[in-house]
Amino acid sequence: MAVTLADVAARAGVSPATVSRVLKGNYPVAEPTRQRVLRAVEELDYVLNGPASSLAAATSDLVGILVNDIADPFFGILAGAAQSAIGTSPGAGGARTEKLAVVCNTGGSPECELTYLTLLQRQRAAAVLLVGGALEDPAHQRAMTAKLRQLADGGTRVVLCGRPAPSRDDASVTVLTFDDHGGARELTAHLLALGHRRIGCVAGPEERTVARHRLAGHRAALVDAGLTEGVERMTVRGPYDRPAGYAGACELLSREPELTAIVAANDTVALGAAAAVRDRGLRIPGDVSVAGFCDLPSAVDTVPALTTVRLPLVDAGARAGRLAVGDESAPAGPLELAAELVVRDSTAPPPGG
Amino acid sequence: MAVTLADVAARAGVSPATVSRVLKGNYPVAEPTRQRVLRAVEELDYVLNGPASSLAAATSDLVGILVNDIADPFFGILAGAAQSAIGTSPGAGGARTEKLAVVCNTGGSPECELTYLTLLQRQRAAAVLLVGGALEDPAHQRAMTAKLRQLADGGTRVVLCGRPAPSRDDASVTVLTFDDHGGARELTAHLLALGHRRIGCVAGPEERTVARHRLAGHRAALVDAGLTEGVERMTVRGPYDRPAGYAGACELLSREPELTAIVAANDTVALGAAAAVRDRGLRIPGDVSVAGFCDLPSAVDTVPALTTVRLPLVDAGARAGRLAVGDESAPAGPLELAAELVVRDSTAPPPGG
DNA sequence: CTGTTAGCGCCTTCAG
DNA sequence: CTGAAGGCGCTAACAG
Repeated sequence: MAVTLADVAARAGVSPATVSRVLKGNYPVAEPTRQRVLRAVEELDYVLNGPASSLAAATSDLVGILVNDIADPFFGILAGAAQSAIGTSPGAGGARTEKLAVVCNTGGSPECELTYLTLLQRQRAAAVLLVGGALEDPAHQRAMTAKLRQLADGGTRVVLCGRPAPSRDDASVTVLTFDDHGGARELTAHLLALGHRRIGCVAGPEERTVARHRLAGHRAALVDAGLTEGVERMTVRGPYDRPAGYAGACELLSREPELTAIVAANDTVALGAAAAVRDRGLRIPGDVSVAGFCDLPSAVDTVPALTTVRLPLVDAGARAGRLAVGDESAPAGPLELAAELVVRDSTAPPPGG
Repeated sequence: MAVTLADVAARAGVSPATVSRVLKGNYPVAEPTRQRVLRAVEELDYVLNGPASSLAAATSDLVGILVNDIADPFFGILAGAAQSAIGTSPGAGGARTEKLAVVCNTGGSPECELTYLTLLQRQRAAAVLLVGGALEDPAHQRAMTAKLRQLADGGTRVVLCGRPAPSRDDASVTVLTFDDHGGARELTAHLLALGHRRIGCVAGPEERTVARHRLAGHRAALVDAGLTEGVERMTVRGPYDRPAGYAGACELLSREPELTAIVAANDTVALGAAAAVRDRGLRIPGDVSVAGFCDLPSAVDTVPALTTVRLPLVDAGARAGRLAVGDESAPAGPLELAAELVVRDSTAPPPGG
């Protein structure tokens, strides 16, 4: 059924070893021989047997990219950038490496995350890229630490993007994070500067790193301004989706009708919150300011255009991809990418401010 | 370095074959033996060597999902649904199949598409799922037909979701499509029923199946209404993104200032078009109606909420996933999923209509 | 139910 | 620069 290396060798009148060498391209072969082999490959429609190759070489060209939610553009953009950085990788020696960059959707589930890592480990993946926040459950973190170490010991490169290492001082993984704390702090500071004093927060899931960092940044700004009263009351939690934003804003508005601003866990949540605000007959930003986080492409298209914090997603993804294939050498320590406040039309001074 | 099946066998005091059998679970093994083996696996932290396994068995558990743009929620939703349908697959005999469902981002590039297929073919993938429209270039279609046949001949299941088969009567691939034509036709009919007579269209890329079908549906509705004049002039083309919608709407509005409605290639394009309309000082839907296609989750959050055509993305993805792993038997012929008109607030009768 | 025996297709020293 | 040979780790018949 399948044509093998040996068939090609026979056809080209050379040994299997020679065919292997021209295919890999990492070993000198006389040009005429090369041509002959290539032609034979053409004629026979030969395709390398990956499993056999990986078995013999004890490595594979698979690179796994794990994301929490593939339907969320945040992850899509990051993963897309990483994937194309990996695909266009020039390779170590100039020879194009045909890496198979694939993305795996964990749905944010820890079990799923571990399962995918094991599957990737089975395949002897060349690298694994974990994108986005992690669950802060001790048991899971322990399991992750162990698994990542196993992976690293097995020779697969591990890079984390947008999440901290599950355990300190683990030199085997390279880490790339966003300054979620700083970004959130700056955003809330902006609102405070406009004159807001009652700022609600629709935060993300309690047990997730990213959500915690953003909320902490928000609160740090509040503390900076001496506002410590009612903070807990003006915070609600929920998943990173639109309904959470809607429900969260409703809850906040009923708990605290005097609210003049709402910061959301991300742009999508902000959209939901904005809808809730509008449905209560309040204007944005006239009555209530609303702000997001991430600066997804759609943020500029909301009405009014969303004030948010821009995260360098494309840059981060590309960089993570390059780190994964070794095109870029790992930094000494964790690398933190800056977040930038983007003020648009959804925030303004409070009514009567 | 790596612990192998033989190590586990030695530890458990059984033969390698037995270990293999308990791991695969598809062969009777005495319970006590089973336990012993499982314990040895635990103790040794053994993980199966995928390449070796695939080589020996001549199959792998890899399932590739190819998408045109991973940052586009249309593909994200579809891919996510497929992936979870594959992951939760109960397997043929009740034993859980640990399929590794991965998504590959082609960026819409034909070369990339072919490259990924070859890579997947190398891995002897169990199935390949092609999601979204295809390029209608004869050379590429020929290449795809050949490649897909190779894949199918090699034993990998091929399913197309949202795209027609590259060549007719190819029984080796199973096809699942959306009724883009019917949906577009219904949408334009809705606009016509409201009284619109000058309807612009910001269509998708000319050479893509989906774009062609939607445009054809739109025009069919126009013909139904006896409106054939100026159709070409009221059509512009562009990629499936927001800037294309913005630019397209600007162009249409300057070509034909009397336009009272715009239908877009998809929801994202519609967002851009809406922004352009607003930026010209026109109101939606008061002066110009705007409609999208797909009904992405965000469509309901635009202001005004977008009239669009709903495509059953989750259902389609899940079904495609099940077809890919063989949980659902392939239909006799191509399966076409219905599209449903969703009327919201972005369409209304034309001014003075 | 369990052990034995051959490969699966390729890569990689080692000679020539 | 090219060929020969051994083995990567696992599975799949066969026996028993």
